[in-house]
Parts: sequence; structure tokens; C-alpha cells
Amino acid sequence: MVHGDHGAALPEAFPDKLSTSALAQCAATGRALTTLRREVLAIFAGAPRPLKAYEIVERLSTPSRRVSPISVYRSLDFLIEIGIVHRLATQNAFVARDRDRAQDETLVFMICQCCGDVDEAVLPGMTRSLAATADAHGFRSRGHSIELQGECEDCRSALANPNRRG
Amino acid sequence: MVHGDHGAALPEAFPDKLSTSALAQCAATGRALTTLRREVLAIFAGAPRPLKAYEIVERLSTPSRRVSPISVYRSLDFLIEIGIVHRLATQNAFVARDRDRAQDETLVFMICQCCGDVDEAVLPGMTRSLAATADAHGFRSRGHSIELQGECEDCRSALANPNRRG
DNA sequence: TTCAATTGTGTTACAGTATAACATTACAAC
DNA sequence: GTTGTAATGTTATACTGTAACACAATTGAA
Ligand SMILES: [Zn+2]
Ligand SMILES: [Zn+2]
Ligand SMILES: [Zn+2]
Ligand SMILES: [Zn+2]
Repeated sequence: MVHGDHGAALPEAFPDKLSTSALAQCAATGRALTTLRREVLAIFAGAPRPLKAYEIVERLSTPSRRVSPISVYRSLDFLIEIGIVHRLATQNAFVARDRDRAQDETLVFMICQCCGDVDEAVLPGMTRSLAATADAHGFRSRGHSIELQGECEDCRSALANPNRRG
Repeated sequence: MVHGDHGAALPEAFPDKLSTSALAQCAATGRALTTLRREVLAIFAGAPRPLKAYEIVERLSTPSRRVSPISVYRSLDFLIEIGIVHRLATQNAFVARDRDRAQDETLVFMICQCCGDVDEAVLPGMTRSLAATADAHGFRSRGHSIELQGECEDCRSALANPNRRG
């Protein structure tokens, strides 16, 4: 983070939507939204930015309860499987999003190198475009990771105008 | 790798093209293609598949010469900067490609989960499409990572037809 | 020539990320 | 109750990447 902590984000009505999505997915797939998994999800709900696995470990651990990294990774894997959490491969970090993923939605993550914020987008044409490309190469695609690095709007205006009142 | 080691790849005339590209980039940017960097590049030249950083460490090390991970990472960073090597974020691995990258070419990597092979493609529309998306979100993109996971053609036909002569 | 300044490497140690292997619990089905 | 499955606990370890500082080589002045 190069300059101040502008760029707050949306920690509000987040939890409910996430949990709702998660429960729906669990019901659909016959798996359980256990305590641990809910706890992990709750941490995401309150987090405006991507979380590192070991941050989650820390936040879940107390003097009387040491949560192990592998437990967290297992919960993350689960939440990724049901489509609630996404791994940001370029950051070794994770975000929770509750888009009602219509089968093939191609998510693009835009990651601000300055403040760490992550925004996401769905490119309508992208899914077809990627599928066509894969096809042309005889490749059967089963998943993808699309991440942009750069600067978010807030950070750009902050850089252009470091102190608000000249 | 689930089944046999089909899917050989192109280790042939590779080295020269890579080195040529690298030298050109160095000349253009006033940096040096040192011995270590050339050695790393040479390992890529002979490798049909992505390399892990510590694989390179091993291959460069001998009883009398222990190359340290950080030296390898530094060389990798350099080769990435000049555009010869790409990091596959989802694999923690690296590939060398010598595409004469016209400024904005948007590379898409297709990574076979079965044999580990990596193919690449350039989507003509992609660069504009991503730029438009970023714009719409006020995001200034400075780099990206686009990776597909799936199965390559060879692996699919091998799976469909495990033993070649029924 | 000697003196920076820059670039690249060596060396050591360490931080950060992720998983293996096996024991244990919880719960449902038979 | 026993069996099977899903999930978690526990311990240890493997894998990935970097910090910090010393050293060497190059270049371009003073
Ligand atoms: Zn910022
Ligand atoms: Zn920002
Ligand atoms: Zn295969
Ligand atoms: Zn394959």
C-alpha cells in the first residue's frame, strides 16, 4: 500500500447473502455447512479485502483454541468447490463473492496493487471466446483464473491529487 | 499425471529463438544476459513443460556449485521483466515463450491437469475486451494472468481410448 | 587512476504457503 | 451395534519465496 487507506469497501449486508448462497449450494450438493465452514465464511463476510489463509488461521484462533492451517485450507477448498470463495492465484489470497453464478459466468478479478481492493466483473463474451480458443487448440477447459493487476479508481485519483485540498 | 507420458513437446529449435529474443530485449533495455540468466534460459529451452523454481535450482546445482533459490528467483524475475518467461500463478511454475509480443498481446495459457503440458493462445479481441471492462470499473490495468485448467487433446484421446489397439 | 554509482551475484537465514499421514469424532444407514 | 462416510484434529513437514547484507564487476566521471 503506497499511500493512505482510502478505498473502504462493502462489509455490510454481505454476510446474509453469502450464507444464503452457501446454504443453497450445500442443499443442492448434499454437503454440510459446518461450524468451521461457517466461521470461515463469517470472516470473509466482515472483510473488505482478500484474506490470506494464515490471516484466517489467526482470526479463528484463541488462546484456548488453536485452529490449524490445514483445517482452514480444507474449509477454503470446500467453499471454493461450492463456488462461494475464489482463490486469487496471483496473490495467494482468497475472496468470497456470492454472484449467482449462471453455469458459465467468467469472472474477472481486478486487483489493486496499491490498496489491495478487489473488484470483479463478468464479461459476457468472454466465456464463448475462451471456449472457442480452447476448442481451436483441442483443449477441454474445466476451470480458469483471470486476474488483472493495476490501480483502482480511488487510488488513481489519490495519486493524481495526493492532498485533497491542494 | 493420471496416465502415461504421452504428449511430448517441442524441445528442438527452441533454444535459439529464446536466446535471440532475450538478447534483443536486453539490447533494447540496456541490461545484460549474464551467465546465470543464460543458464536458466537454457534449462527452459530443454524443458517441454513448466518448471518449478526449485527444479531449476536442482538442475543448476552440482556438488561443487550450490545455486541458491534466491539467485534463481532473481533470474526468473529478470526473464519475466523482459517478457521471455511467464509465471503460471495457478501452478507456481514458469514457462518460457518467445512470442514477439506486440505490445498488448493478451496471452492465455491452457494448462493440462493431466500431463502438465501448457499451450498458449492469443485472443485478438481479448485485449480490447479486458481494457473495456477495466475502464468500466475505473480500473487501470498494468498486467494480467489468464490461465485455463483442463485437459489437452492428447490426454483426452488417451482417456477415451486407453490402449491404442483395443 | 581512483572514486563513486549501478548492476548483478553469493551467502545465510528466514518468512510465508500448503499438504501428508494418521488419529479421532459425528452421524446416518443398515 | 456395527459399518461407512464426512469432517475435523494433531503433528509434522514439504514447498515457495524473500530479507539483509556482503562481495564482485562494470561504467563513467573527477
Ligand atoms: Zn491506494
Ligand atoms: Zn486501490
Ligand atoms: Zn495425460
Ligand atoms: Zn495432457
